[in-house]
Amino acid sequence: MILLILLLNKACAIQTHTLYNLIIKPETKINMGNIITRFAPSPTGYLHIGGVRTALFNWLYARHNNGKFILRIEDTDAIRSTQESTDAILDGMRWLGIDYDEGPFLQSNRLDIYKEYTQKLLDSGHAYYCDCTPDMLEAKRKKALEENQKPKYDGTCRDKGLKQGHDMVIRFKTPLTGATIIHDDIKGNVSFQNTELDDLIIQKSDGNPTYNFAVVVDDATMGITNIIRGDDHLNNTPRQINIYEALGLPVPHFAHVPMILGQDKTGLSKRHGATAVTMYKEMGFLPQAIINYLARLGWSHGDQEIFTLDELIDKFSLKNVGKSAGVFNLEKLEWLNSQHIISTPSEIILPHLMPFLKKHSLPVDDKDYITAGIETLKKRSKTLLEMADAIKFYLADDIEIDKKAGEKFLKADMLSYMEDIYLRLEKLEKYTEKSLENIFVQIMETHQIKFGKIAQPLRVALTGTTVSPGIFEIIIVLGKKRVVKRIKNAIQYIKMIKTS
RNA sequence: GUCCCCAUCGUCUAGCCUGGUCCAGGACACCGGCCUUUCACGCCGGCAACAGGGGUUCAAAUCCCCUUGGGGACGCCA
Repeated sequence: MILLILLLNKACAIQTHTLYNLIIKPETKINMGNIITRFAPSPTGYLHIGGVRTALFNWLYARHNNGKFILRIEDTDAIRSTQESTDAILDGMRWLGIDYDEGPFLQSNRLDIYKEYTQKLLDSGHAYYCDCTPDMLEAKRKKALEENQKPKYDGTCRDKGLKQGHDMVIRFKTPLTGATIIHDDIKGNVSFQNTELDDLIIQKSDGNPTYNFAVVVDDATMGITNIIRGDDHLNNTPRQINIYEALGLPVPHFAHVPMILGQDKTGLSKRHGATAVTMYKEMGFLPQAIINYLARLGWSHGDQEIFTLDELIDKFSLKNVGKSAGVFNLEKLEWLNSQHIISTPSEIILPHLMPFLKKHSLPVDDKDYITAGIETLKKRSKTLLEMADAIKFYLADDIEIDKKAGEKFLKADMLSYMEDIYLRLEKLEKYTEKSLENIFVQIMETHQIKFGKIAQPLRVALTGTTVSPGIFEIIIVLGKKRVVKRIKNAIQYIKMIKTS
């Protein structure tokens, strides 16, 4: 029965690569372990960095155990859920490379299933109709808080035996006695007295299920074996376990990961700066750096800091997830990003850098040339944004000489050296590292100067600024044509300054 | 307020389960130095923590209790 529902749901879900997986990669299915995890965001905003970590842990756990990872969109809040948010979540996950084996399933497509399970609870006496109005409830809640009590539903309708009617909700009959114990893979055993709980609403007056009920039905019918989520859900868990038990469904494993905090140690929010993944993309972070950072925030593997995706999959374990919340630290993310930029082949960085170049309206046609430029900038860029800025001098047709740099280094006394460099380079037929080296040795000997004397002026001539990759690196990458042209321009520049 | 969770350098963490090898290790940041054609990268060194108090024990960062501090939950949001 459950299987049938699952299949029906699959069929109507907007999903193509479930089929793809079944057809193209059947061996993967056969070899799969029995672990099934899921990420279940609600589409009420952008993809939050905290959500990404939850998704990542679920994904890593599934991949590590050769299991399945499912994406489910929890859109039972008809008012706040939007298609744009769903798209943002999907885009974000695609960019990060967190792929899913099934889904995205939409809860809004599964209303019949929730109805069916609600009826089961009604039939077995585990649920009842309630006509208490939101206003009434709100007043009681307020009063309880004022009296320093825990606001709980008082069970007004629990034994009224109300029949179905308009504007009614359905509540779950929480056991009045006993305790519910969570066996959490991260927190250990956590016990709640059932008297602390109350009769929660499982179906809203608009007919939609509430979160605590829908998750249980979904996780059970989708066969989720391990629920890994933020520990802000720990308090919900005993309610959910009670529902599993009332329904006679097997209770899955739970693992509640600590939350991510801002600098001020309160929950990470917009106040702390960027929380949407897209913002990190725009700031020039590589997805693998974000994944590395998020994985290491709360999880560790000895002293290792830098991980590739494969290493993460190989080494990830719930056992090494810490219990305490962590503060988000942009500096460390930046450092990790710089490390990943260094270790990622330039050809792979190129497509990530492209949007930034286009934004600067730089010519992007000569891919090989840009890639060579990237190679020289990798060690010097913490972000792609910085790299895009630093790479300008390679790509711009006419470089602009920074005023201060020009005044300091392109002075009259440089003229003879520059002219000499110009003449020698122009004649140079074999434009190689070796031959260039020879030329500069000759120049230094002829003029009896040290390389330091001409290095900065040359740098300014070639890049317009005092900061750049190594002189020889840029001379090689720029190529003879550009180098000669820029030196010629610098000579003009010096002459102009001289006469004015 | 009630309930639940948590507690090692400023931050992320190792160590804690299975007490001694820890006057606590690594990383980011910061501060020196080296390398050097600039800036970086890299390398070397430095600063810096077991929240407090009680136990248990020959011995506690590690086990127990209390206090304090922080976080979370208490919605017809998820």
